[in-house]
Amino acid sequence: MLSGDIPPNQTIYIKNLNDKVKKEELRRSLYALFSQFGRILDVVALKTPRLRGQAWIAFSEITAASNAFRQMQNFPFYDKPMRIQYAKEKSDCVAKADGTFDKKKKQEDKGERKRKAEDSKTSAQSNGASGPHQGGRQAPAPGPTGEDSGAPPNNVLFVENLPHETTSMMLQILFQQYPGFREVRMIPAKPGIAFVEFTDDSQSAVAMQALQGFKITPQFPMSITFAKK
DNA sequence: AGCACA
Repeated sequence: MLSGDIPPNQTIYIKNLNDKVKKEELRRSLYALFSQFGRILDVVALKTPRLRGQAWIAFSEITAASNAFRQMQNFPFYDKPMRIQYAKEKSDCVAKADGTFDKKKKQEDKGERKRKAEDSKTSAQSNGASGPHQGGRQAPAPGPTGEDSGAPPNNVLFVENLPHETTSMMLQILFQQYPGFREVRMIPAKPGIAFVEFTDDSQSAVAMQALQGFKITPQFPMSITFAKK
């Protein structure tokens, strides 16, 4: 492979990330974008001088990691193409799952690192106990007819039940994966909702279908309908 | 460019 000789790993390493994005937003956006490939065990992103602009995403399956590796290579993310490789080491979260986690060894490694000031900002996330879980697309319960409620097709989608910290960039990253994407509009005075415009109604319908119930955070499955005219 | 998880 052209990947630089790093063997496949269930964790991918991403570099060339836009380091102006705040850590929490970055983690959420990565989570949102990558959970389409499989279950994500953890997203690690630090803002220390050595580690800014990089992130690790640990999947529960290697196949998920390799699909993500191939499909998202050079994906434009906050205006910069992502550079994806496999991680060199096994993530702690998978070692813990393995039972191969060796705390001692970690301590030694730490000791050898330069005693430099590490960032003391919020390193934990506001989600659950240990990293994001169960996000991504959940099978939307289809209605009895398999159709969505009420509103007639429209090239504009109405998205609700979003976590308040959702940004239009996060939604753009999600929706621009689908053909015909035009723009996201949010209203600052009305957090939790957004309008997403596509070129035509069939394209908006595809995106709606694909992202219905998508969770940017575990507590908030997004609900998508056609916007009223 | 840069491979961590405290």
